[in-house]
Parts: sequence; structure tokens; C-alpha cells
Amino acid sequence: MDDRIGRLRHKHHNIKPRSAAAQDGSNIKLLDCDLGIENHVTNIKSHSAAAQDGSNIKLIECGLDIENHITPEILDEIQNVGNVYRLSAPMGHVDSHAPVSSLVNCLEASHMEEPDIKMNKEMSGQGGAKDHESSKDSSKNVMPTDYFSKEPTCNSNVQKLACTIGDVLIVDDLFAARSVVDKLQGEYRHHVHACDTEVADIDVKKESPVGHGRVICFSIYCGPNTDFGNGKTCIWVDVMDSNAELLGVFKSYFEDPSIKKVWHNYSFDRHVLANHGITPAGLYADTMQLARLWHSGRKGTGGSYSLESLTSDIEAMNGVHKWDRKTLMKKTSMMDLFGTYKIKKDGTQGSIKFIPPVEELQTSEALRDKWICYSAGDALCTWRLWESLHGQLSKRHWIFQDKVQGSMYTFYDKYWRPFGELLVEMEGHGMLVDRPYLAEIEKVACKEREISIQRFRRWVGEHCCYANYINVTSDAQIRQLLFGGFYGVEMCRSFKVPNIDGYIEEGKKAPLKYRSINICGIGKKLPCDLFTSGGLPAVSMQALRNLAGKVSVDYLTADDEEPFIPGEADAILTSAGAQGSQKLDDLHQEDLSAYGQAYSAFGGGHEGKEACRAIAALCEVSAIDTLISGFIQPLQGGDIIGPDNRVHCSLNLNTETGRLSARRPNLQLELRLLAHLANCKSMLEAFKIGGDFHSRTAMNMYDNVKKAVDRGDVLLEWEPKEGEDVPPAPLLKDVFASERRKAKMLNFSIAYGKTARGLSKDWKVSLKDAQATVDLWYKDRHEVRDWQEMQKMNARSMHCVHTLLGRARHFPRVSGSEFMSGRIERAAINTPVQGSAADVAMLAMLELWRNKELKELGWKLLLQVHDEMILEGPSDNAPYAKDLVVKAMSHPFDGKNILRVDLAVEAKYAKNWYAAK
DNA sequence: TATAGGCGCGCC
DNA sequence: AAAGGGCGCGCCTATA
Repeated sequence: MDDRIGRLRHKHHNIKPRSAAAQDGSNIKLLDCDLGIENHVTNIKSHSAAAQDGSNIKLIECGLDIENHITPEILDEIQNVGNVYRLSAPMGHVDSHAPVSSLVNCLEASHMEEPDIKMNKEMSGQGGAKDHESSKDSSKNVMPTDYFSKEPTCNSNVQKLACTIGDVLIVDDLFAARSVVDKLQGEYRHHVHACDTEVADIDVKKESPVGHGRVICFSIYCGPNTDFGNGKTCIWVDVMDSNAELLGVFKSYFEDPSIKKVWHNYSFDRHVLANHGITPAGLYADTMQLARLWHSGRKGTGGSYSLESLTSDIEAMNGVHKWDRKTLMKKTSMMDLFGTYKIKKDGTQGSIKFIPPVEELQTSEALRDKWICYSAGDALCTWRLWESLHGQLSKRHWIFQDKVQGSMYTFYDKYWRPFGELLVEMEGHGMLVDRPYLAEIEKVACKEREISIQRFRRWVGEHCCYANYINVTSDAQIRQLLFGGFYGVEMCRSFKVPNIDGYIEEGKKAPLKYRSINICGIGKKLPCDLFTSGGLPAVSMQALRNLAGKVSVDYLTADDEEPFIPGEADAILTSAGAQGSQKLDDLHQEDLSAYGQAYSAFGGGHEGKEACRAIAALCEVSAIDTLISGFIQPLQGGDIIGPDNRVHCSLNLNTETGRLSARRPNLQLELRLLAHLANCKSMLEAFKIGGDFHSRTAMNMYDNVKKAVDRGDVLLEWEPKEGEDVPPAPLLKDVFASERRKAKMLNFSIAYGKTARGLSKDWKVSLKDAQATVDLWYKDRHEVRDWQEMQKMNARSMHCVHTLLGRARHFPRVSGSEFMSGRIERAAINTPVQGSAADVAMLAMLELWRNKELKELGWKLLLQVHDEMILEGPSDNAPYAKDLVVKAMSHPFDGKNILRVDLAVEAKYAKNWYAAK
């Protein structure tokens, strides 16, 4: 099936499982476990070797004792490359294999990427055999020139395809089907089989393949050294309509776990086949995941990991076996093959292409052959892509725990292949959702939303005649209204909005669907301290809150009786006094300090309050919107609910750092991993002691805070004990609130590579002051700085960094100035942290999934959301299952915990998600 | 009128 | 010159 699905389905990723209530009568409970990574100190040390490209000397110069770790294979590779890698140890950390892994990647890069860069140039230019000759000696991967010809050598559409109709055995009767299955499961059972289905009755943009879609044909290719009759190597099976029974003939084949099957985006095909009662087994590889592991940062439109995109990519196909390259053809898209222009009424050709329904392609006499080639070509391309990526990943060393564990293909076999199966199972299993309950919630939320909108419009109406037309969810319109005329926002601007009350424009007879309105600034200069990256005043929740203050929306009583005293508030606020506010509070039993910056901007008093309340109402709308569109609606959407009435998410591994796109890693976890990766003594200790991490950070940053803590003047944190209702001393977070706030900000920012420059902008302090604060943070965390410098150096010299498990993220080779922009440096710092968090979460999931006892007890992994796992199972054995889960999760490294310190796991069980929280 | 890309935002 | 990572969504604009 077309692989665009992987990309188009991303709508479902956003499902926020947090709101899902699994309810299944009385028998189901959720086990909710927090995976907290305790401060496991391991001997993985931050390495400090940097390799730089030198010139033509074969030399490894190295201040570290790394030779011992270099395997003969690696040495062989090093010596086969005529470049120099100079390893130095600027920072004093030694004893690490990271340099080796970096070196290996660097070496690979040298004989994989460089030649390709040249060849790419040739392709865009004249491209000839001569040019290739010249680059031959620098590369052992020089390919025949015809491999690079992007344009097919003949004009017929059919021959543009990866195979021709003559290569394809068309199976459309029982006899042929049985004979093919016999060969597949007999003679060719040890081959690698690439499979692909074509599916009708599904809208991949909207629907989950779980419970949607019908297979109309499929194709199988198991390598060039096969013959299914008359030298035909591709199999194409028609299972549409009257041929539907043929699918059943292949059931045993698809379900045979001993046959190695390769798919591109396995998830889709597997779910669709499941709709026909077939449970495919024997997953050998998913080429989409292989490609993600091979290179995590593919960009571009049309689905960077689509079969089409990958098979068109010279680098991706670089590992295809030599004798295949000559005949290699990329997959051609459906649009290119079958897209036709609509003919307009006047007979001219339109500009919009459309593709006939797949059933039509298959039955139309004119198109059928082309369709068969297209479909069969998918299996062929998948097979070749697998061959290529298998070859390439097999050449990359996988280094983990200071040892070469095998190749990155070993990594795939060990982790991502089973993880892929696990994810597909989770998707298929889905989650029972209390839809009536959600519907009720939605009703209430919408009602409150409407009230808040009205509240806001009422206020807008005093300043703008289009109050009813304004789209309150449009940041552009809100920005125009609040800041028009200031901060570089023009005074007035027109917007196209739905014509809700049938306004008829001048000169028109009937109302149009849309009309334009002119939104002007309210004319008061509101203070603004937050700006968007584009330099415009921000209208984010935080920005709005600054304006509104902490006031509640106060829907019903808009304090109409409140006497309006002009100037009153100005006096109060400019005296900026706690006393001033206090006085007023006494007068009105109201805390005026709750009002935000809009209060005085509107002259205080009634106007000021109204402005604050209106803006607060806007905040309310925004909050409700995130709730509704974030999860209340997606969880009820018919498109993801299968016939089993369960919600089926789409879980993708398709992110740069390797985390699931449906999941949201918890920052604390990431901070812990940073502590671990950098082997930062101070942070590890802070986590070990527990308590308020940010307060502790503040204490370590500021001497006066530390002294106050030491003297017992303030408490780092306080847990009420029996008989105590007041802390024996004030808390740090109250006394040194601003210090703690800064510490907290830094804790969250540093892991992402935020610079002093960025902080100075945020805090509106000088660069120098910001830098000083950052330095304070690093004061007792110098290991973090060293580690970050290491990562940056690796990114610069090796063009990649690694996660805990040894997955690489590659960076493009860019010029020095581009590198200096910092984007890559920041990613280099962040990826090991985010990516390692993803690694650990994956390991924990695999551990649970593989646990036989849990399976026998009837417990299934439902979802994983940030650092939590959610399982579902029978309540009678829940306490026991909980213990099993804790045990499994605290030993996520193949049933062991290779870390020096325990992984702390908290687990709870409850009837549903809400109860667990 | 449909679609793609840019931007701003919320979330972790 | 800019300097916070990645992701998904909704709005807006340009384009055909």
C-alpha cells in the first residue's frame, strides 16, 4: 500500500491519552506506573576525544588509551581510508569508547557521503562516465553511471516502473495461488520476502487502518534468484471482489512466523490484513523504521520516509547489491503514473490532477497492466530498499556500554524490530474510551467556552464594531485588537471571516460566504513583555495572563454596582505598594493586586477591571480549546474508533530523536538523564536526596541562599508531619522565590541548549548579567558543561551524536558559519538527552511486552505517555501484576539493570485513568 | 475553492 | 545575524 499513510496519519498522534478512561465494566483496571530514573551512576563517562579531518597521512594520534578498544575490524577500516583522524583529549576525561564510535561514523561518512556529494553534482550537471572515473580512486562505492540516471531510458509509462509486466506473475485463480504459496513456503522459505498490499475503502487522511480498509491486491518479491514460472520473479495477487477467497489461500503464508517478511510501514498493512482475519507474523524488517535508524533527519515534502522518496535517494539505495544497480528503478508515485488532468467544461485541460479510485485502476482494461506493475514494483522496491539499508546498517558499528555490540542492524534486530511489533500490537489493541462521559465533558466545556467568548465579545464591543465577527482563536486577530498601533503592529488590518449574519456587501445581491472586517487596535497602549520569534507582541496564554492578572473570569457579576472612580487605580498602582493595595482591599474586600497590567493601562477602576476580566475570559477560551481539540474530540472521533469501539492511536517512531511522536517525555526524566550522561556529581546527588530539585539548584547557585539554608533560616522543602501544620521555618521557595525561579528556568533551559543571550532577552537583563547567572548554574555542574562541549565537538567533527543506547543522529555537513548559527550545536546537546529518554522508555516497554507472566495474567500494555506506562488487565490479580511491572521496569536492560543504582518505579492501579491520577 | 507553507502556540 | 529541542494543530496567506 502506498506509504504516504505514515505521514498523513499523523493527525492521530496528537491523541492525548491522558483523558482516556478505560472502562470495561468492572473487570478492567489500569495500572499506572511512573518510571522515574534514579540517579544511576554508571561508568559511561563523557568522552572527550575529538576527531578532525586532516590531510593525507595515515595516522591515529591519540592521547587516550583507545587503541585497546579498537577492534581489528575497525582498525582495518581506518587503514583503508586515506584520511587522518587526530584524536585529542582537551578536557581530561578518558576511558571511553565514544571516540571509537565517532571515529567509525566518521569513517563511514568519509566513504559514503563524500563520493555521493560529488555524484550529486554530476547528476545535476552533465553527469558522465568520465567524471566518475576521476572520483573512483577516492571511493570504493563508485557506481555504474546508469544507476544515477534519474530519467528512465524509455518513454513508455509502464517501463518507467521498477519492473515490467513481463516480470510479474499474475495470480488470479485458486490453482495459481496454491502453487505460489507452495513455492513461497517451500523452495523459497529461506529467502527474504518483501510484501505490500493495495487497499480500498479507506481515507488514510482520516481513518485508522484498524477496522478500515479492504485489501484488493498484494505483491510479493523474494529476491532476484527466484522463478515463479517463465522467469517471473514478482508475484501479484488479485484478491478483489470475486477473487477475495484467494486471500485466504495466503493466510497460512502471511501467518507463518518462520518466513522473513519485509514491509514498508508494516503497521498499515498489518492492520488492514487483520481486517480480513489475517494476523501477519514473521516480521523481519520494516524499511521505514530501518530508514529512520539509518538517517533520522530526512526532510522534505511528500513524506521523507515514503518508499518513493527513499528509493529515489542515491544514498539510501547506496547499499544495493552491485548487479542490481543497473536495473534499479525507483518507485514511481501514483500521481505520476495515474494522475490525469480534469477536463474543464470548455474543453480545456484543468490544472488539478486526480487519481481514479484504486478499484478502477485494477479493473480498467487500459490501466490494469500499469497498475499491476505499480503494485508489484512496491514489493520490489521494498526488497531493494531493505537490501540497501541492511547492507549499510550492517557496516555501522553499534557501540553501547563501551563495547562494540555488533552493527546497527543488530541494534534494529534487538530493539526496534520487536519495538515495532509492540507498537503495532498496541495500536491494534487500542483503548476503550468512555465516550458518553467524554461527550458530556465536551458539552460542558463548549458551554463554558461560549460564555467566555460572550464575555470577551461584550468587552470588545465597546471598542470595535465587529466584535461578533472576531475569531477569538486567531492569534493574529487578537494581536491586532490588543496591540494595533503599537509595538510595530499596524493600527488597522482587515481579516476575512465567515459571514455569520448574512451581511450583504455593497453592490451585491446575496450574502457571500466570507466578508472582510477591519480590526483596529483598542487605542490603549498595553504593556507587553513577551514577543514572538518574529518580533510581534505575543498573545500566548502567558502574555494574556500578564495583562489580565490572576482575576477569574467572573461571568455573572461583572461588578456593575462597583463605583467607577477614575484615576483611582493609577494612584494605587504607581505607589506600587503592598500598602496601597491593602488599603483598597479593605475598602472593597477585593484584592486589586490580582489585576494585571491591563488594569492600569485602562485607567484602573471599572474600565481596568473589565479589561482584565475580558482578557481573562480570552485565556479561558484558549484553555478550553486546548482541552477540546486536544483530546476530548480526537478521542471521540469516529475515524480512530474501530468496530470494537476502542480508540486506536497511531504510534510512530518517526522523530529525529527517536522518540514516539505520540508520547511526551517528561522533563524531569530528561534532567535525570542529563545528570547521568554528563555524570554530574552535583545533579546526581540532588536526585538521590530527592525533594525539591529546583530549590536545591537555587541553593547551590547562590551563596547567600546556601548560608540561609545552612543556618536553618529557610527550609529547602517541607513535608508536613503529624501534628505540624506550619513549617518550623520559612521555605526557600517563598523567601528566595526569584532565585528559585531562575534556577528552575535554567534547569529547564540548559538541557535544551539555551544560551545566555536567549536568557538575557527573556529576563530583560544584560547579556553580562544573564551570563553570570548561567555561570552560577554551572558552578557546581562543570561536568555538564564539559559534556555539552563534547557533544558539540562531536557534532562538528563527526557530524553526529549518540544516545545512551548508541543510536546516532547525523547532522548535515554545513559550512562553518552555518554551524555557528548554533542550531546544530543545540540539537547536539539536546538529542542525547531526549533520545536517551526515548531509549529507556522503549526498553521498559519491551520489558513489559515480553513478560510472559504478565501476559498470562491477562495484562496488556495500552499506552505510554511521557514517563508513564499504562497497562490494562483483570482486577483480581492487579496487586500481583503491579509488582511484576515494577520489577520488569526497574530492570529494562534485558531483564537486568546494568546501572549502578536502582531504577525507581512507582506503580498504581485503579479503575480508570482519572482514578489513578 | 483546495492546497501548501509560514507562523504562533501549547505540550512535554 | 541569531542565539530553546521536537511535535502537532489551527489560522492566515499565497498560489493556481
